[in-house]
Amino acid sequence: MTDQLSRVFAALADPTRRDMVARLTEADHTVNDLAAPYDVSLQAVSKHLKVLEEAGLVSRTREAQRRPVHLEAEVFDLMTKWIERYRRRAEERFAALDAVLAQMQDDSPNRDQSSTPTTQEGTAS
Amino acid sequence: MTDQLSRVFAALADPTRRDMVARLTEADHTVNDLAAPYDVSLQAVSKHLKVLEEAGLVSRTREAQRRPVHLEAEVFDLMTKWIERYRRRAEERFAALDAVLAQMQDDSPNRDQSSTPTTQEGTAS
DNA sequence: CCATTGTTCAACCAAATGGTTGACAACCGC
DNA sequence: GCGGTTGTCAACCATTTGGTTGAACAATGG
Repeated sequence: MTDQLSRVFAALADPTRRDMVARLTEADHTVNDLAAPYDVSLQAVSKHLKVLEEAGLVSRTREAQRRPVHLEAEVFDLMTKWIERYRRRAEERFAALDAVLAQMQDDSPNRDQSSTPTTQEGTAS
Repeated sequence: MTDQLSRVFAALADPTRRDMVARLTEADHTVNDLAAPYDVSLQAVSKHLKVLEEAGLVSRTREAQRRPVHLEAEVFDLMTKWIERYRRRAEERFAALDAVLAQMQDDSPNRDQSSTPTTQEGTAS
């Protein structure tokens, strides 16, 4: 799980972290600030932030003793690109399937649903 | 990690599983078929499929001895909705920040970047 | 300069994850 | 029915994850 896309997905797989990200879309927050709503130790929140930071989802600067956490929203694009790419391919395929089904109604009642397992590639991540 | 959104994100946090999903956008595949490109046991692939299935990303039917795996692309929407929702909020906020900065140039050189930590909601997952 | 505030580091623990091997269930073809 | 295919289940193992507590570190404000 070493590439960034994996880290981003993994980071958002946790509800607490997702909630933190959600709150950070409204405003930057300090760690204490962020930790307040959750029933876990401050240290646990600190760990969550580390995960988010390593995924590139947040950055931290320094401001007096505080360590304001800032959302880096561009990383969302990484996911969106991946998702949209494959969603589109899936949709195209369904469209093609619909076309085939439509043609099967026109043609003679042929029956061969061997699902054409010819595809063999591996482009992802 | 009990809600579906968490399960979907977690499922896609693994590059092998992401690759499987990618290939399934082109066509349905049997388990053996899916396992072929990877250097892991068939059982490991079976486990990955279980994860994808529990996330609602794939479904399996039965066809003789084979167990064709089919992508359920609608689940992508779950993620897209979440991502777009918060991306939009983040963008609005940056727009607002830009406006503030623009006004600060017009006004007297006021300095108060207290990051307004008033937000306190918890809408996520 | 030192007490306070804010945050992280270290060590530890239980549970989950991703992998293995071995057994076996279901089904087709013969 | 027997043997080959196809896939899952079970038990096991190492690593990671998410949490804990206690101590340490970093800057600020008196």
